[in-house]
Amino acid sequence: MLKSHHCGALRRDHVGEHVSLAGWVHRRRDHGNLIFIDLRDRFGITQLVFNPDHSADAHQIASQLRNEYVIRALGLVRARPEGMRNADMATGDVEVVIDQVEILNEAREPVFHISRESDVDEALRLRYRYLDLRRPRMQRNLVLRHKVTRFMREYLSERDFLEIETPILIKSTPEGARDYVVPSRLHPGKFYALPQSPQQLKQLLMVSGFERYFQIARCFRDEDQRADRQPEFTQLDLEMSFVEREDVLQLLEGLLTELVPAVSDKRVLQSPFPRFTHTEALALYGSDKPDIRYGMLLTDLSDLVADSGFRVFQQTIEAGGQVKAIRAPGCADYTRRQIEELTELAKEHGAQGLVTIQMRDKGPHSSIARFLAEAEMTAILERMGAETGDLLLIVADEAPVVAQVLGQLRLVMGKRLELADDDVLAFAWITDFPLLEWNVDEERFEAVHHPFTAPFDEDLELLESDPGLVRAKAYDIVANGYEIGGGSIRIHRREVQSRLFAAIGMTDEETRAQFGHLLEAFEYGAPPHGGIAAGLARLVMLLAGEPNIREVMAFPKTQSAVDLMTDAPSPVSARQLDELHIRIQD
RNA sequence: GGAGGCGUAGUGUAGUGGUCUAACACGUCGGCCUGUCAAGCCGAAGAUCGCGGGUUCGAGUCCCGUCGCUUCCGCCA
Repeated sequence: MLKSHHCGALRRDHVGEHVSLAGWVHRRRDHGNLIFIDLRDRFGITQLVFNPDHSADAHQIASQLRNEYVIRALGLVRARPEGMRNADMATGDVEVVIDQVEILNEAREPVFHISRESDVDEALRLRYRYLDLRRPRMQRNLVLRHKVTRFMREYLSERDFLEIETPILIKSTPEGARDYVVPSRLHPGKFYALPQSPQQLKQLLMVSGFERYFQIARCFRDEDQRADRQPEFTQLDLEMSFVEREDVLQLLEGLLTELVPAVSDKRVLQSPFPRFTHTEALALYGSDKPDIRYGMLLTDLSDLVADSGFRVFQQTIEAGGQVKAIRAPGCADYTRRQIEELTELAKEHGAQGLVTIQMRDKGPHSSIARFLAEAEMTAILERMGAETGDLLLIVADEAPVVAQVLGQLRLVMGKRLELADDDVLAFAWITDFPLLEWNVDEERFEAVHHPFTAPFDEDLELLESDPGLVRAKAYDIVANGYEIGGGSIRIHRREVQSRLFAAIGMTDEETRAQFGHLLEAFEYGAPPHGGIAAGLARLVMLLAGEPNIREVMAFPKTQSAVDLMTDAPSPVSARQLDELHIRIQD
């Protein structure tokens, strides 16, 4: 080893020891004669002192040191003089007087500050990611990520789970996201796909009798990016045999409840986690991934305004729609312009308009006040619990539009009013999703979750008669408004699986070609099984308090799925294309 | 595919039609400096204002296009 200690190690106890340290020059303070170097490695920073009276040679070399040079230094640990200790540094009680120093490697001037937590253009950070990763933020986040995966591995291993790797080159399937495909050299015109998740493989492992499987699994989906979505991402993927929904929920709930305090300063809002059916979540929060750190729930006013003098309300309800509202405390003084902005937002999300009631000192103020009977207004205010200073936002439309619009307005107002506690992780389960939904474009039903999800036993008969009403044994785990994971109890009987494929309009021939291996496996004694997959980076992002997933990934891609550091994707040679039997069309 | 935001020395910003011959901080380079820790003081270098076109007597500033990054919608079984 080139170092006897790391740069975060030395304390008062080490005074008098001769040590060797190695790392990067974090900062230098050159007084001409006396030179101080803050030496950094992964573990911390230690102050080196170069005094020409102590070692003229070392001092001479030190005067040539620049930021980010890699050096090794040997010297004596000394207590810092009284009054010169640095309480902000872990090693601030001591310093190392250097008698010998060696430059292991010089460094060009970094393109941005390593030693300052200043914001830097993200494209530049990604272009020079190896430098960005030296900075405290990324070091901290990747250490956290390691702690999370380590905790998961230990927690699951202790509970008889086996970590089993599944292939990255697999068969493309038609359902779901767009596949990343890989051409085959040995089989002209044929392609592998990268897994969107190891879904079928882990189910086959259950057929194999492993009973409890998990994997920190890399997944790939060729869809457009978001702050919480990358083209390749990591899931904690797990599957269990001979279980019911409750077993899976309790396992993951236990894992997360213990994980959070073990790796972070965050607090779990509530455990056991609250549960909402899909219908309840949409009704209360206007979202299937609600942020339950604060209230501002959607309140139904439909019954109060069914005969309203405001014809829009009346007509909406006659047509089977809803009138619902949220209450934003302290926003009664919004200007016409601010109200206009909210209205625009509502329209962007599909609303025809937005009705507001401003609870001013003189009384409620609303553009539709003159259409409402006094009793009607009173009833609305009472149900909303409206107080002076509040702003009520009311939307009238079909139920899905109301949920979408008020759900978004709730998020916007919650953010403005800073209602969410940043130190809290508010997990919740969303259950009882519909199994199938009608795809208007393709004029067929398709799986909401995936086609291996088991229907409710009591809904089985509806699979042929009224597929849209079948409920699924599926569940999502959400936290702070993000979908952290999802899973289900699977279909394990061939007959049910065939009926499901029929319900989503797949012919026997298609079924055999795409999923024959799975259906066949089910004929050899498949146990009842189910599982869940959780997005690792989304979870770490929340634990780290970061605004996007890239901050917890070592080498993320841009929104356009480009790696700015390596410049992938890039062209390949004509020879490579030839071998792969591929011709590029312009 | 669509909508919004951003793009000015190495980095972060200021500059909203006229001494902008582009400013400030940090960084860099040089000088001075034996107790600093965002060291200090003095000095210097460093910018075709993302790129292309247009309007104008005059464009970093206004308009159009384009590229890059980003947020959102669509998409994400």
